[in-house]
Amino acid sequence: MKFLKNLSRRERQIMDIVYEMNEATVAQVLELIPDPPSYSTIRALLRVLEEKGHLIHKQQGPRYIYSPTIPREEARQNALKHILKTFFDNSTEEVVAALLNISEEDLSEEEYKRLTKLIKKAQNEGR
Amino acid sequence: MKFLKNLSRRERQIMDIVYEMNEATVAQVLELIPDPPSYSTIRALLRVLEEKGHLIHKQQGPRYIYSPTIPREEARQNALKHILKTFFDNSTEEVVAALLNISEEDLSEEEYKRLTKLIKKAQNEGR
DNA sequence: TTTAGCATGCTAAAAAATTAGCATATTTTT
DNA sequence: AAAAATATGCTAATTTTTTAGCATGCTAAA
Repeated sequence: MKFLKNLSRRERQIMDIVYEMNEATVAQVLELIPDPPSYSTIRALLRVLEEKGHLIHKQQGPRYIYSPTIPREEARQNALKHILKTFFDNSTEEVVAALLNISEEDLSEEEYKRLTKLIKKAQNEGR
Repeated sequence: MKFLKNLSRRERQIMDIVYEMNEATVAQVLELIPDPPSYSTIRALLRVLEEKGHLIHKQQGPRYIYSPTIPREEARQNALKHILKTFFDNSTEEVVAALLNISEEDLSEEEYKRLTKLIKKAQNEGR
């Protein structure tokens, strides 16, 4: 499903916001989008994204609430796979290394333990 | 540096290819790009990307070889940060979990060990 | 219940991206 | 050395994206 990959710049910005929020109204998107255009514009883009099948909306009171049609879980897997391939030569190890590098400052002892546990668990289950 | 984020669809596809290959010629991009347009088109896009400062080229024999101006290391960090924020609520742990999930099949005992070692190392160094 | 505040529907113009083609130079092959 | 193949330089047209504005309906407050 090479779905999210054919988005235009604005469409991508909006999808990112919706995924980050899980769901979002026009006003919320407007608030979070970089170099925000007009309210009208956001609405138009959301409409297009819905037409293309990336979003659906439900009505809540007077306004629309948009959410992704592809579940977050699936989208995040795809995103991960994509950068694995593009930037990390499909090396899980390198990603973990980069990850530890990014968060170095804010990882607690607790979190290290949980990470180790995660790996051990996968190791045992995984065969 | 919100640089890679303002790329258009085709520009993004091309940058992905160049990052994956580390460097690429017009022909290589043409070969790897999805729904490939004409040779001319690829050249035009590469030219634009160079104008915008995303790529540089050197000449090798008769042809140009393009490579990213932003080093891979830096680009991959940014990419990771971005999906961390967008899809994983900035949780390192969740990314690792998803990662283990993706690769489950193909991870060897060796690799699990190396992963554990990586974490232990960060834990000790990390302060 | 009238008014003000938001919301959406729809339409159309402006800007940006995408595309291809012709002219020309340089290698490489014959 | 001539011909064929492969490159790039430039230019221009088409298509897509991005943008805003006007009309209209619903909610809530005065």
